Amino acid sequence: MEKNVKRRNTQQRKVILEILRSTDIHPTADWIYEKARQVIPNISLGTVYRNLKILKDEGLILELNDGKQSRFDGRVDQHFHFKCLSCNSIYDIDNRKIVNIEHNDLRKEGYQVQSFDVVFSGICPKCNGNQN
Amino acid sequence: MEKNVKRRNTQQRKVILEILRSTDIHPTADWIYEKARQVIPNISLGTVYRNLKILKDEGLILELNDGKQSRFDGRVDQHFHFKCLSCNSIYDIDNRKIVNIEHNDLRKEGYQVQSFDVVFSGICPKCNGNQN
DNA sequence: GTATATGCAAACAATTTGCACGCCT
DNA sequence: AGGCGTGCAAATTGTTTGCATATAC
Repeated sequence: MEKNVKRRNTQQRKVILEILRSTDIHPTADWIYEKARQVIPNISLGTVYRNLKILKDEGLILELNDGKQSRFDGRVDQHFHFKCLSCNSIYDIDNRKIVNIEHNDLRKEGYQVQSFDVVFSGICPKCNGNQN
Repeated sequence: MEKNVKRRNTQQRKVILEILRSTDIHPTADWIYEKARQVIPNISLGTVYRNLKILKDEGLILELNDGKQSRFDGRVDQHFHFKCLSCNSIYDIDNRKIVNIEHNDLRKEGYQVQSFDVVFSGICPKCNGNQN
């Protein structure tokens, strides 16, 4: 993928970004593809992948790793994630008070920290209630 | 993969675990395969994958997501990771003081936290020094 | 007009799986 | 002896890519 190219604001890219910003389920490329087809019936999966990569490069979305699949996040402000080991849902965790990270020590050791993510694993409220 | 089966302690499984415990580079399945072949020349890649899954299920190793590939970690005590965006190395981050996570609030909201990982991204000391 | 983006299908790479045989316990 | 584990190769899955055409600017 070329850098420093003049990007066009295509229908496809706009729709994909809208879809991502309208959900908090951290969908896969395939889920986004199905949603996008409801708006642009002949959009291709390849186009979805290409645009997700571009949007990520532009810092408009995040890519999360979930086993072998990627999942995408339309929120790019600082927040964390909770992964349910039972239903595999990913939840956003907003409460900043939960996490306090002081990475001055890392900088002193020569690490240049650009970002960080905290991923909690366990059982989500829904599955917990269902005794799953 | 069957649960509750009586596991055998095979040469292959022992060697794979030894390899993982002897390095801190968080290798891929393929790297482990090449190392294992030096000990068991006719070991197969499928066997490496199968054993990595078993070892993970038994809680003896961790699986880390690195884009589309998995990488494995022979350390299972609490520690964090730093991913270099330049050379793609993953480093262990030990200093507990850097991270302070208080997830009582999550428990109150119904989340049952079993574990968590913190992944820092940025430039590692080596790449930093090399101006990469 | 021109270069970027698209749809399509084929290619790719990482991982998984079916099967017959091998080897722990 | 019995069943879990293995090697091998084929299958599967998620993602990427080449190419001719379409479209944003």
